[in-house]
Amino acid sequence: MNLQPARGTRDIYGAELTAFKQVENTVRDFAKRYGFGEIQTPIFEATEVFCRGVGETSDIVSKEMYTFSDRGGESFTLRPEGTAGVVRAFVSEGMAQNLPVKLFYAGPMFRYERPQKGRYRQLHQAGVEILGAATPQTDVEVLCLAWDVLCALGLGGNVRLELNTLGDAESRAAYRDALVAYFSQYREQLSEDSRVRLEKNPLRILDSKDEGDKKLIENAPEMTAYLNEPSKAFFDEVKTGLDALGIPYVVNPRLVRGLDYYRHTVFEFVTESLGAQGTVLAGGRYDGLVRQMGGPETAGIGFGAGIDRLALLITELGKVDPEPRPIAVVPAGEDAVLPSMKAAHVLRQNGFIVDEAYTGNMAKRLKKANKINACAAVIMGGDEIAKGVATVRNLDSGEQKEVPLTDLPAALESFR
RNA sequence: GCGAAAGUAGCUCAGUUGGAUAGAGCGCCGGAUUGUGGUUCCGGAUGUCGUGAGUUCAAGUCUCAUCUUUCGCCCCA
Repeated sequence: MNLQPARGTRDIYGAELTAFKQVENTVRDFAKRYGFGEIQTPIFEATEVFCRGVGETSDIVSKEMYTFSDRGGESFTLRPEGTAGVVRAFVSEGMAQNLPVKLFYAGPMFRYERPQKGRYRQLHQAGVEILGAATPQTDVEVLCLAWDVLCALGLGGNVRLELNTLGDAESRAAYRDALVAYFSQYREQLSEDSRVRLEKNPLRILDSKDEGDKKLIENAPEMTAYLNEPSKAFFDEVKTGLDALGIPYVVNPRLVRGLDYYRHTVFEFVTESLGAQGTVLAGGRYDGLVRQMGGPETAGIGFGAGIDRLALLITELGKVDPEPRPIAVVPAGEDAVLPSMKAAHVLRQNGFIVDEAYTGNMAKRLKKANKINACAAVIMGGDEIAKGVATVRNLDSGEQKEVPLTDLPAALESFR
C-alpha cells in the first residue's frame, strides 16, 4: 500500500496547523467585524456550476478541474474556487430578498495542477463576497477588510496591493477588441503561449513574462483609454476611498485576472517572499455573474485569500502566535493519582489548559511538563493530600508554594 | 501540460574511483535521580538507502522506469 498522501495534498498538523488556523481565524474574525455571516457550501457541485461560474476559457475550467461521475451518471466537480458555489447558494436559497448579502467562507478547494511550494492540488482559501451592492464603497470596504487582515497577521510591510480596473462590460469588450486588433498585427512575433491567449483571453497577454511579448506590450493600448465615463468615475471613487482610509496601493494597468467573471475593480496582494506563488489574496468585482448563473441581475465583489500561502508567509517571517501554555498536573505516587485527576478536572472546569504525563516518577513527569512547555506544575503527593493542599511550582522560575486545594484556581490565575 | 534538480534515521545532512556490520548532529528512549524539570554525564534504538527492474563477484553509489518533492514556465490563492 502506498502510504504517501496523494500528489499535491498533505497532512496539516502541529506548528503548521497553528499557523493555518491563525490565518483562517483572523479572516473570520475580521469578516465578522465587517458584518459578514459565514456560509459553508458543499465541497462538490454539479460541474455546470463551475463551468458557467468560472468561465469556460479559464485554465481552471479547461484543464484543472477534478470532475467525476457519480453512480447515477451525473457529472460533479470538486470546487476549484469559492465564489461560484457561494453565488449558486445565493440564487438557490433566494437570498436576493434581502440585499446586500455579505458572506464569508473558508475551506478546501481542488485544482489539478503541478504542485510547487505554496501551490497544491488541495488548497485552502478563506474569502468574502458582497452581493447586491454596486457602489464603489463596497470595493473599498472589501479592500479595507483585506488590508486589516494582512496587517493583523503582521504582513503590512510584506505585501503590496496592486489595483486595476477592467471597466464595465462595454469598456471591457471595447478594450478587448482593441487588444486583439493590436496584437494580431504582431501575431508572428508573439510567443506561442500568447498566440493561444490571443484566441482565448487576450487580456492575459498583458502579464506575459516572455521578453519578446514584453516589448510588444509596452506599446499596447492601455485600458484607461477605453474606459467609458461611468467606469472611470467608479474607479476614481475606489481610489479616493482607499486614499481616505490610508490604504497603500499601486495601480498596475497590466493586472488582469484569470477568471472570466471580473468587471471593474480587480486587485492582488502580492509578496516577494514566496517565489513564483506571490499572490496571497486577490479578487475583484463580478457584476453580471449572478445573472449568468441564472439569478437576478446582482452586483458582486469579493476576495479569496490563500490560507496555505499566508500560513507559509507568517511562518517564514516569524509572525505565528505562540500556543497558550498548559499547566501540568504531577501526582507523586499511586495514591495521588485520583486526587490529582480531581484537581485537574476542577481547573479545566475553570477554563485552564491542563495536561499531564501518565507514567513515570516525578522527575520524568516534570521533564514531560517541560516538553509540553507547561508554565506551572501542580504537584500532589502524600504530604499534600494529608494537608489538603497542592504544591504549585512555577516552571520558569522554580519557585513553589503550597496552596489549599479550594484556592487552587485563584492561585493559578497568573498562569492562565 | 513543458523544462530542470533532488529523495539516505522522526528532522537537518555526510557517505570517496562501485567494496565487507550505512554514519553524524539534533530529537527520541533508558540510567545517574523511588518527591522536583530545564544544565550535565553515561548507555540504547534508530533505516523496506522513495519504489521496481537491470548491469556487476559486489549497488546508498552505475543504467532504465516509476512515485514524490523542489525550482522555472504555464496558471492561480
